[in-house]
Amino acid sequence: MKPPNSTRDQTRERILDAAKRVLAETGYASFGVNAVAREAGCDKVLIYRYFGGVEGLAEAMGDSLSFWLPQGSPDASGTSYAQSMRSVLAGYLAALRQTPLVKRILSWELLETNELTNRLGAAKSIAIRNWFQNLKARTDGPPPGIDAPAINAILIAAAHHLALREDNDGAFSGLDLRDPHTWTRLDTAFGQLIEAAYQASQRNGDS
Amino acid sequence: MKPPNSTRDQTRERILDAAKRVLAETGYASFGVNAVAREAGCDKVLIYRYFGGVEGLAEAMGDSLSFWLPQGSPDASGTSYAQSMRSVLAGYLAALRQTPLVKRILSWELLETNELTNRLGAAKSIAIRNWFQNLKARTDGPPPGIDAPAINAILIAAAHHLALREDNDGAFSGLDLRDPHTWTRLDTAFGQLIEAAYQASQRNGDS
DNA sequence: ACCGATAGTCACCAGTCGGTGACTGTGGAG
DNA sequence: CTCCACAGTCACCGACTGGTGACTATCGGT
Repeated sequence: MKPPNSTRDQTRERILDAAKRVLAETGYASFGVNAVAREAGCDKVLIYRYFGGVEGLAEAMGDSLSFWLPQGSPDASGTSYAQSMRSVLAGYLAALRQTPLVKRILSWELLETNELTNRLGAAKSIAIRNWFQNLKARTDGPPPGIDAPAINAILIAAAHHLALREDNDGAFSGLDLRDPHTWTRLDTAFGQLIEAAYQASQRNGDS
Repeated sequence: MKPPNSTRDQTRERILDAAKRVLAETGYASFGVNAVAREAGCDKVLIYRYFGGVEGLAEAMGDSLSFWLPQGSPDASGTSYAQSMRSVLAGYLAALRQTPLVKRILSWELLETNELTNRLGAAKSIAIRNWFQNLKARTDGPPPGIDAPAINAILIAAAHHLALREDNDGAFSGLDLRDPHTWTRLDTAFGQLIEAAYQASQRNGDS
């Protein structure tokens, strides 16, 4: 009946879930063979046997993280690039804020560069790229004469940083990131920035 | 001749310098009593004696960090709020990029909240506040009808995140942050965002 | 029934961490 | 000279880390 590797796959999955749990809840600092094995309730030698160590575990986590962010892409067909970008960024920020595992990985790769962060960061990069490329394909593209990649990078960087700062003391640049009202303010501010930047280019035309 | 605490102050300063060096170069992960003592070339027990531990060391670092960022405030008197904010943010980003210690502290407090990050973060907050308040005092203030704190928080957050990402693999949102040309693109993009946002409010007036 | 492969556990290793007590050496005050 | 306060060193402790080898137990194939 059962394939001979049933229990193996079971404990593999248990270790994988425990790894995500440890990274999301406890943090990257205590992310290691001992902590994951403790959380999974098994011996750490199984991590070496099944994943070849902690970097293999990270690689397996990245493989199972294609469905990282909830796929709540709003329908952006027919709207302008600015409106599409606005809704996409708002959705991305909301999804990011409620996904602690992704936030942990974002912050982790922010200040350490090793085999683990490289593997996780690559998987996360693909997920983010998919998120934004889905929406870019539905519009006519950015208006000409403006450096859309640079502007979008700034906006995405801001979203990342604000989402990461929410988990800490919550105070940033005089704003209280733990107050829900602050996030509505930030949402409208993001929208104003996007529309102002992209509509201004339409009006001015640039040289 | 020499005051009796001359050697004491000397080694105190040596430990303090070593602490900054360890944090800036090696990173927060290896920031501890052993690493600092090793870098300073003295015994770690002196850190306990002179600073009362590593949190006292962090407090002393914060005290000596009032001059963190280079004070290169450009003259912004007479210009518009948008132009002033543009030059201030550009200067802030440039200063941040070439100050690895501040970047380390920024990233550190981004994902750990403990006594050390609280002390260092408080000192850093004051430095940043001074940086921006200097410039705000020289203009007529933001145009009405626009949420300047939210927009500025977004811009500052983006500057932080991009400066932090530069030290890692350098790839962010399709941009190569290790290419100097990318940063000129980002500078102009920042400027376009700022001027578009604040000039649009002047034109539209808002409700 | 036997035997080998495999899952899983236990004990141990070396290294590092933060932290503490005991020690040596030196220089100044009486 | 004596004595004490002080800078600085050394050795140790317990706890934790990543990593490995030896062990038991269970299950499938012959």
